[in-house]
Amino acid sequence: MQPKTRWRRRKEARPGEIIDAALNLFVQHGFSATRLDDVAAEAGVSKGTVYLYFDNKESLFRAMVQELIVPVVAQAEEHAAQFQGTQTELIRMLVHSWWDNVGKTRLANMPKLMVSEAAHFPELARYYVDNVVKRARKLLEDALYKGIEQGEFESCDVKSAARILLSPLVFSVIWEKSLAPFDSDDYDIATYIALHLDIFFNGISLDSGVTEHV
Amino acid sequence: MQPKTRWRRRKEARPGEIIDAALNLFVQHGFSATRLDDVAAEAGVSKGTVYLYFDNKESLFRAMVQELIVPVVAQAEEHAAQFQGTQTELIRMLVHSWWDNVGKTRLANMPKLMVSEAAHFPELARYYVDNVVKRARKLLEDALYKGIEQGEFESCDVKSAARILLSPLVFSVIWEKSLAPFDSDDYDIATYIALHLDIFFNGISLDSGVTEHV
DNA sequence: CTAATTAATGACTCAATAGTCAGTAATAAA
DNA sequence: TTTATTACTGACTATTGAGTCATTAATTAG
Repeated sequence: MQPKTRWRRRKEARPGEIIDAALNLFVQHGFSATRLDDVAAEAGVSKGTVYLYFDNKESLFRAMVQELIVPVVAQAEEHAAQFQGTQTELIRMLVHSWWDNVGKTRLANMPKLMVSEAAHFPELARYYVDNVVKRARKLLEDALYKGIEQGEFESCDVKSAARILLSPLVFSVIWEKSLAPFDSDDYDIATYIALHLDIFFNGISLDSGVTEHV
Repeated sequence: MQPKTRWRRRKEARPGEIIDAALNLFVQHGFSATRLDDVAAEAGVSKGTVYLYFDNKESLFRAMVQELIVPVVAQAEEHAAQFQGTQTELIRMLVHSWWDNVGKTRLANMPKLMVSEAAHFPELARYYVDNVVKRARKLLEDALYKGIEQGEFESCDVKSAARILLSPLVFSVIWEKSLAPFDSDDYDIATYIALHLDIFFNGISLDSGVTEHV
């Protein structure tokens, strides 16, 4: 069962394994507090090997972000494009699938990590905003526009409304991964999200009178 | 005009000046990326002087947090206690005064800083949650309870509702201090807050039907 | 089986910075 | 004016961790 060799040559598998190790440690300790020696150890290689596949610590960080999040956004866009139903139902579907694919997984750590590190990695921050945030917002904005056209929602400032819809979701994962462990009052996130959606849809339903902010 | 002396003895003023310098640099670069030499320089003293008044870098960080935020929370509590008017008006007042005293000032940097550093400073995180977050939530929860009793709002899960009310506000300052500089779509925060309050109050008004989450 | 290639290693260098402390100069006391 | 006190300095130490590279060993080619 013991391998005869001290190590194997596994050119194909290494980058993925290193990225995976990096994700675990970067989300746990942040960028600067993560030692590359530890990333290497977690990936089962030496530090030299990390430098064989990535130029430096920052480039590993970037690779990790790109690798992990873009597929999720793309999948959400496909789901939305194929969706049959009212815009209210579409938004509920997007929120719940975001929760299943991001909120409940280790990807839930990304928003806090990006917020914390944005100032140190401007190029990466721009990439994240363009490829994740803007695309996510656009899905919601499009649904809100259509919903207004189709008479599901009161006319209102759609760009603000999309942010209002998104904020409590993103904030909840940031909170969970930062201060929640120190908060003795716990709460049920499923109830929180359900109530948020109910208040929001009630708030923008046609009889609501939120027209002053068009 | 030139002072004859190379430096002055100013035992009373130093700690405050050092805390002030620390705030400017910690919020700009984060905790670990801030050099104590730079804090000292910004405060107009040498590094040795910083260690005369604070045990170490962490203790300076804690002093800064305590010094700056607790007074703001205490003031909000007083305002709320003295308030005459409906609970809807009270909540609107609290939100707007939070915006004036936190959102528009350099204190707006605190949420992002705490979220980023919480994992490295568990004791400080607990202090912040207990002395800032819980007290802020309590103000809103109390207003919502009273509003329900007095028939202003539909009965609902008050703890979740208070978080839903707070999230978009806190998130907006975190966003502004992190990724917003990389986001070309800008938006007007005043419009966003006004719309949030309108949607929220419409959403929980008596005719809304959000009763299922009691 | 032997030689050539290259994936992988880990001891090393180098830079950055938290924290120390012996010495200095401003102030107060005698 | 002289002496005692102490706020303040800044050069120093100790540590940490990013990035390098000469060497080693797994694999492939001949």
